[in-house]
Order: sequence, then C-alpha cells, then structure tokens
Amino acid sequence: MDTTQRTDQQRSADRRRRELLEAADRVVLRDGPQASMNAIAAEAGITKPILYRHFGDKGGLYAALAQRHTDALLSSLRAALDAPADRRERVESTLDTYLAAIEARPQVYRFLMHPAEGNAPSGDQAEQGFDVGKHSAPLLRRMGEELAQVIEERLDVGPGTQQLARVWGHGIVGMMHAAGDWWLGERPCSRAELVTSLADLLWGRLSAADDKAGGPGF
Amino acid sequence: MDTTQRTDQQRSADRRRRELLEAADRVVLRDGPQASMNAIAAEAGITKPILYRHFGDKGGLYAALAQRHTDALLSSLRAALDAPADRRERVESTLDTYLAAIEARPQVYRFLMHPAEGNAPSGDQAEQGFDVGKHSAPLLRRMGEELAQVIEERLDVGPGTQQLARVWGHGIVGMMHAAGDWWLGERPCSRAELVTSLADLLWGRLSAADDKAGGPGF
DNA sequence: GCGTACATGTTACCTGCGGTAACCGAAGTC
DNA sequence: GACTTCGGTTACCGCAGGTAACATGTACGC
Repeated sequence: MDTTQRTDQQRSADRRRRELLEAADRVVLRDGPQASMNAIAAEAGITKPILYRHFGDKGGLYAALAQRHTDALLSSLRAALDAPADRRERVESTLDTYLAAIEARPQVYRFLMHPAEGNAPSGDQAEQGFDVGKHSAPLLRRMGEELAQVIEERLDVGPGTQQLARVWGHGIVGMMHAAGDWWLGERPCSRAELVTSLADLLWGRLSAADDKAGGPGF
Repeated sequence: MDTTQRTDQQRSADRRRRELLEAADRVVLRDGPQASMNAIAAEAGITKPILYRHFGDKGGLYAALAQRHTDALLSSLRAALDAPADRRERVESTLDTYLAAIEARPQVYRFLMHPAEGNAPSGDQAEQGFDVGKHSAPLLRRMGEELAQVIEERLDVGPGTQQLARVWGHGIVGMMHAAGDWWLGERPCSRAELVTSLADLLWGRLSAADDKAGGPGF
C-alpha cells in the first residue's frame, strides 16, 4: 500500500503498455488493419488476456494506438498550418504533410481509417440501435475539428463564421482524405501535382473555369 | 439441356436472387452494416448455404447489394448534374441530392461505406499482401470517377484537364462524403445551410476571405 | 411405369476471432 | 511459513463466415 510502491508498479505498467503498443504497431504495419489480437499478443511475446487486461477490448487497443499516430500526425499538420507563409503556401504544405504521412505508412493509415465499428460482444442484439454518425474514423473527425478551429481563429468570413468553419474543416479534410486514398491506390501523378490540383480546387478554380465549347457547360 | 429450359431456370434463379437481395436490404436497413449472413438468411426465410450458392461469399452479397443502391444514387446524381441550370445551381442540387439520400437511409449508407475489407477465410496468411488503395468503398470511387467524367466533359481548364478532373472528382466527392458524415452525426445545421456552405467552399470563398484582424492570417 | 439428373433446400459441422474464467508461480511482506 | 498480489498461462464460450453432405421435389428419357 506504500505510495512509492504504487508509483513503481504504475511506472512498470506504463512501460509494459508502451511495449505492447509498439508490438501492436509492428503487427499492424505488417498485417494491415485486420491484425488479430492473437497475432499482436504473439508479436509482443505474450498471450491474449494480458492485452485485454491492459486495453479492455480491441476497441481500447485501437483507441490507444490511434491516439499515438493521430497525435503525431495532427502535430505535424498543426506545424504546417502555423508556418510563417501565406495562406496558399500553408494549405499546400498541410496537404503535402498529410499525403506524405499516408504515403509513408499506408498500413497504419488504413488501420486508423477503419475502426472495428459495432461489436456487441454477446447476448444483447437489441438496444445497440444504430449510431450512425460517430462511427467514422476518429482521425478524420479530429482532423476536421482541428482544421475548423484553425479556420475559425484566423479567417474572417463575416457572420456565421463558426458554423462555416466547421463545415469547411470537415469538408476539406474529407477532400484530402478521399483524394489521398484514391491517389495511393492508383498513383496517377506525383504528390506535388496532386497537392497543386487540390489547392487549385480550394482556390475556386472550379468556379472560374470556362465551359467547354459546344456543351451546355458544367 | 434444352435452351428454353435453361432460360426458365435462369429466370427463376434471377427472381430468387432479387428476392434475396430485397430481404438483405431489409435486414441491413434494420441491423446496420454488421448484419450477419444468418440474419439475412432468416429474413429471407431460408438458410445460409443458399445465400452462399447465390452470392459466393459475404463480399459477393455486399457487391450485389451495393450495385443496386450505388446505381440508384448515381443516376439521381447524374440527373442533378445534367439539369438545365447554371453551374452553381447544379452543384448545389447535386450536393443536396446526395445528402438527402444519406439522410433518408443512413443504415444503407453506412453499409455501403464500410465493406468487409480483407477476409482470408482460413489457412493462407501469407500471400494476401497489403492491397492498400482499392480498399475504399466502391461507392465513393464510382462517384468520384463519375464526377470526374462529367467535369472533364464539360469544363475547360486548359492542358491537363483530364488529370485535374479526376483529382477534383474524387476530392469533391470526399468533401461531400466527409461533411455529410459529420453532419449526419451532429446535425449542426439544416441541409440547405450545409449545401450552401460547401458550395461556397468550392466557389473559392476560402481564398477570398479576409484574414481575421490581429492574427497573422490563415 | 422407373431410374436419372439437377436444382433447391436442409442439418451439422469446421475454423478463427473476440473475449473471459480459472488457475499458476514467483515474488514481497508480516 | 502462510498470505496477498502481480504477470502470466491454459482452456474455454459464443458467434461469425463458410462448407460438406445429406434430403427432397420434379422434370426428363426410356
């Protein structure tokens, strides 16, 4: 019951937890998002129940793992957003940061984007209802909120700024994500080109473009 | 071995298949995307193996189910894109069409967005590699490609139009999707407001906005 | 009439996964 | 030396996807 004792144990537990997370990381990097608890436990050199003691359930492990990467990515993005440069440059650098991240570790990225979703362990099949919304990858949501905050803090679009900022935050993140996802799969162009194209889109080139000759126009 | 015979059987099989799909639809609508094969079979009044005979595996059923809804949604979107109105109006109406659809049947929408992904049935754990990319919901991909095509057909943005159109197509679809997903979960505003905000974003209001007084600007 | 071929459907099973209960040994403490 | 308390294990449950093997009806050729 000694306090220092407690602290000692706490510390060791925390270290263990970190080790487990690193192992999980390695497995996810190797096996993709459908990495099983067994596999992760094996990689860590232990067995399942320990994992469950540390993280509760698969969702808990996922959450912990996601935290790490999400935090890391978000801080990179923050840095890009806060760099001393004009708006366009910063938008481009933010896009590029994100794309570079998913390019570097696609497995992790996949894992982060597709959480376990619904899992009623056993028994209750009613009552779980349908929690549409809130099912989406926390990473996307957090990025969206973060971006919304930055926009709201720095941009002046008149009344309703707050609302607009949130819509835009989530919208832009979604654009980035979808384009990145597609790009990773097909690699139709270089990262730089993709960044430029997306920034152009955000810069209103869609509305500024001419209709094609001969058609009714888009 | 008679031909008419074959056709008869074919026809009946097709009808059965449609019935099964409708049953699956009902279950998905009720239980969400984690509807089990057992549940679907029960709803259809039959048992699992029949489902497997008709659709191969869960992915096959998913694909068939997705086809229907995706086709339906895409044709609505096409209609909105092709309506006789100016570009802005058409963009707004397309956004609204999509949002109305996911609002009307969120369960189906969730099902479509989160396919089964990787499932190595048993045995092989090597060889499956990691097929990053192409994992994303087919619906999003198809919408992206469709939109890209429309953009490319109708818009003139000089050289590199084709590439740009595809990036924009996927990007805009992603924007729409992410914003819609978030909106469905939080309902922070009306659909019309959301549509306007998104259209404003696409119309370059982000780049046109002033910096907020006192800050370094976004 | 009867065997045969085939599509439809069933029961009963296998595997693997998430998750848990119950037990085990090595410490540290009194 | 008994007593708790970690870190750990084995062995199991329930459920999901998926399949094999067995039943049934029903059209056909003969």
